[in-house]
Amino acid sequence: MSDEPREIYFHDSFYDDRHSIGGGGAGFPFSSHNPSSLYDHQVPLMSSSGPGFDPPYMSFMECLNGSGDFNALGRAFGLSPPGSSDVFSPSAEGNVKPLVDTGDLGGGGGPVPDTPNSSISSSSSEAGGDDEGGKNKTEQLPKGSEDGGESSNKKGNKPKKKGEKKQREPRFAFMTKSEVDHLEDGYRWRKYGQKAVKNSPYPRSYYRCTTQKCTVKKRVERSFQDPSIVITTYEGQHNHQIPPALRGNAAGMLPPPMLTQAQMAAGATYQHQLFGHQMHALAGGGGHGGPAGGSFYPQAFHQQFHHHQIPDYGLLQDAVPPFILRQQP
DNA sequence: CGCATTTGACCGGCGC
DNA sequence: GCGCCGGTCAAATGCG
Repeated sequence: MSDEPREIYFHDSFYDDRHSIGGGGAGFPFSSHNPSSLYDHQVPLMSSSGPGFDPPYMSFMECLNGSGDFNALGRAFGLSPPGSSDVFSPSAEGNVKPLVDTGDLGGGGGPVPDTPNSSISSSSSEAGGDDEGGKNKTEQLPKGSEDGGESSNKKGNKPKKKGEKKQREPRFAFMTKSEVDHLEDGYRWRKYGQKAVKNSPYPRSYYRCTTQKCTVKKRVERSFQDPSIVITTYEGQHNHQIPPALRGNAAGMLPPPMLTQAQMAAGATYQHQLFGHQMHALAGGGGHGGPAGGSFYPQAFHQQFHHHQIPDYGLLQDAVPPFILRQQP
């Protein structure tokens, strides 16, 4: 896009998402590839005391419950009002910056100290429909299949194009200090692409949930400003539970499947509060109303932060709240 | 043998 | 209208 390096910005805001977000969700616990190591260092993201947190790890839901009212939180972010969601204003802490506008996520505009690189969310195409629909180019040239009919498939396939742009699923990003790029979150992912990121020496990897019919995707990249930080962006909602095989690990910490948007919003807040400087996640909008049965996707993360502190990064993205894992030693 | 990753190319949107 | 860039596909390859 543009030329200048922008930090993370999201261009889409939450509103888009609202429609899609549903209510329930599967959670995303995180662990890293090496469970042991990660867990060891899991960090207490919460240094603070938030409205109710004491335990070091908890599920998003629990957090919510503990605090009791997400609405409040949501409001803090300005999320609640369905109609209005636009941006969130950071709540009090101020640590997080509104992603939306700014660009500042990271650092603020100009100065962006921190993450200029990542443009996590791109504005472009995006998901287009994410998933298959999006582009579907299906076979590209090799096949040469072009033939007439196909051509439509290649590009024409996409339903959108005309009136509507691609609708994008709610996205949520967060930064994690970790040695591993791909944090284990309990779900199985298949890498389907990797691209060099402009202004960053580190590539961005694209993953898709391997569960059938689940269209959740995630992008993982490192901040070039601080290589120890991994920026993970989730897009979409899981419509299934975490695979049993993985449950042993991460699943233990799985959060209950349903979250409301409000909760999600709250989650963001929590994270915000909890992590304070260490992590920032921005959520966007949260959808408001989605089908109840749907699941939102969760985010969790964990990281090895032992020593470092994350600078004030702002994170971006629209939508979903993060989960904090609960883990027991 | 099956599955996941790698990698090059294409598509489509956006900015200029 | 052109070029840039993000995102995705799919064949090839590697690994368990």
